[in-house]
Amino acid sequence: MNKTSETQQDTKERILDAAEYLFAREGYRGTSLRSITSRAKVNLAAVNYHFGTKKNLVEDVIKRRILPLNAIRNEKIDQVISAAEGKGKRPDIKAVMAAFIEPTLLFRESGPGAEHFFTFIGRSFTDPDNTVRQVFLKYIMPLFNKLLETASDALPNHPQDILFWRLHFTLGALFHTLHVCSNVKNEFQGMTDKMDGNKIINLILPYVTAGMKAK
Amino acid sequence: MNKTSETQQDTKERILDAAEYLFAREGYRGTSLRSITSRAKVNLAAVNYHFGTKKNLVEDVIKRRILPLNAIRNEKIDQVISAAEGKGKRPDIKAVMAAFIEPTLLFRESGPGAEHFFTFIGRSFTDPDNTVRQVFLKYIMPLFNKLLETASDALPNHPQDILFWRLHFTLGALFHTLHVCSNVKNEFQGMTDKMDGNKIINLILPYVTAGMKAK
DNA sequence: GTCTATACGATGATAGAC
DNA sequence: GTCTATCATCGTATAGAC
Repeated sequence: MNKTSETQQDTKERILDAAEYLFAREGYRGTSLRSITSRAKVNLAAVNYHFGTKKNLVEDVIKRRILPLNAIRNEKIDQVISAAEGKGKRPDIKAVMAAFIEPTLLFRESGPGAEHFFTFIGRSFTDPDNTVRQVFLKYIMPLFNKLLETASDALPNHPQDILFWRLHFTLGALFHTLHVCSNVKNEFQGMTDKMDGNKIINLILPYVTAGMKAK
Repeated sequence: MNKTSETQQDTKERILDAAEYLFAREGYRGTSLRSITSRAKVNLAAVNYHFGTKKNLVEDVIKRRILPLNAIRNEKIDQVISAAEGKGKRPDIKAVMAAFIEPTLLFRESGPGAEHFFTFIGRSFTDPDNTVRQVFLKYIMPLFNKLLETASDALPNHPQDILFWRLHFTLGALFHTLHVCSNVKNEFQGMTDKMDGNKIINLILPYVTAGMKAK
């Protein structure tokens, strides 16, 4: 790899890192391209060169994390389905939920910047700007539908439209947690400073599993 | 009431209505005072006269709805506690959850503009601007603590720090729902156009009750 | 191909004249 | 209270240096 492409890679990554951090901290609209390039120590026009528009930039910020994460979550769900088929039984609903929630919460600690990504993603559903929500939905919808199908298979006596909503409640609880762990801890007494992924998994998994199964 | 005070009252209410609508639609930071006064058809300086600052304005927007709502929710919780005491039993956890959730979801349909308020509130926890979250926390914290105490009384075998988190998951599910019902319905297949309060109550209550009770 | 310097049109904040 | 002139900053675009 020559000097030029190293520099290029570095520039593009630095822009993505800075954008991710600032989108998490200030929101999509609240972040100017100038603040991004200033933080990344690159020229303003580099954004236009590498990404074209702000919308393309935020899509690449989201894609960079969510594509590998979705690959893991998909694989886990497939494992749960296969394991059940192997035993000739229905998938276990707790395992189905875990296949979605565990990779999400562990990915959060997978490297520098990943935490910022989840602060950002935890707000995506409620972002005042349609851009963020639409990009995020584009990448989460196939997974949501697969999850709904598998949950429906695990709980055959529950109507799918009820499971649809319960899966939404689960998303809400998870996203709220993702966001709140990073940002509201000082404002709530009783919220400890360091909530590691496994601790949160052990807290949320019984809750959402019981919720999905409720009569 | 003379003409002057009527007009004044009208001006103040119109500003609150416009601010509520725009905060819901565009977010706190994304809403300029100009867009508020323009929508309310009042002069820009009227905001300064009636509210002083943008922060005071948003606090009044929140107070106008949340004070009567909290009064109802508090009353309902007290009723659940009294009813249990009268029978010499512990409060029923489903009734405790209902005391919080039912007034919230029904209030959403209580009048014009209330829906906008909940779109706004559904984003309050994740708003990039601390102002909104802090004002909201100021009015929700006492209720949250009372709810935690009552839930802890209803489920004496569950450690309170676990119930603390489960209550957070419940908040997350509820806020997500409040927001999503108004805004994401067209982007999710399977989400019907009109979700009335009672329908959502019947969907969410079994879910969160089972989640709170989970072993 | 990569990156920089600079400019454009639009929008909103600010403050002073009336 | 209202209007307006001025200024800052936004996303985007382009010409040219290396």
